[in-house]
Amino acid sequence: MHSELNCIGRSVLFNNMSIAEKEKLLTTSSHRQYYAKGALIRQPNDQFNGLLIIDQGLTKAYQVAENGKEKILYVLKSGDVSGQQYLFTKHTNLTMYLEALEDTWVCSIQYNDFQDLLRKDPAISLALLNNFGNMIVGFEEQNVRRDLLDAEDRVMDYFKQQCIQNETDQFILPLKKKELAGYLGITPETLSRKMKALEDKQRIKVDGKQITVFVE
DNA sequence: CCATTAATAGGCG
DNA sequence: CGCCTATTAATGG
Repeated sequence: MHSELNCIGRSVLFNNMSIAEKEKLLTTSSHRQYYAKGALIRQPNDQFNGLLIIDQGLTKAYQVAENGKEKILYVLKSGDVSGQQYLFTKHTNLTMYLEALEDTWVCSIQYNDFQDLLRKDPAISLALLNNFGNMIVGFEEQNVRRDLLDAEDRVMDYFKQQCIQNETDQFILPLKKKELAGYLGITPETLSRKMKALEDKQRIKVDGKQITVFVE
């Protein structure tokens, strides 16, 4: 099922590399670390500062404020990469957590190795740039959603986005509704009501955590 | 089972 | 719409 080449090949960062190049990566990366659902994959001051690839599973990235509240930054799925931020900053004490939403396997690459790779391989640098670009676009979309749309449109927009990502008209909510509400910048109560409203309008169908979106 | 947490419902500013 | 509170549902040990 899992080959080590597969593991890093799954990521958009590396899927254009030659076999030989991937094999070079393999010598310096750790493979298929297992994390049970609910386990913390990364936490502040854990000394893991490498690049991380979700091989299989689902992960939430969040930060914790002084008042103890969690803010979801994004959800990482199979093939997604995390930790590039640290390429550009020495602030290793960003209070970010990565937590497995389901049983998850991750691969990682130490930074020194990755930086070596960047110097040697322009294609990787380009892929990294694109990856950053996509992340920025994602954050922008999220900001627009939060600042310009009302609550109901925010919810609907998020659902549509999920469908586009999954390339189907239905998906499973990766987060608790409480968490999703925080992510969208609304209260859980409002989310609950808006989802019901959207269901009444026949724009979505809700079955537990499974959401079906009806396209116009 | 029970206890805790999550989700929904209703009221109010 | 958010905040507060009450009730119900879901979760996990």
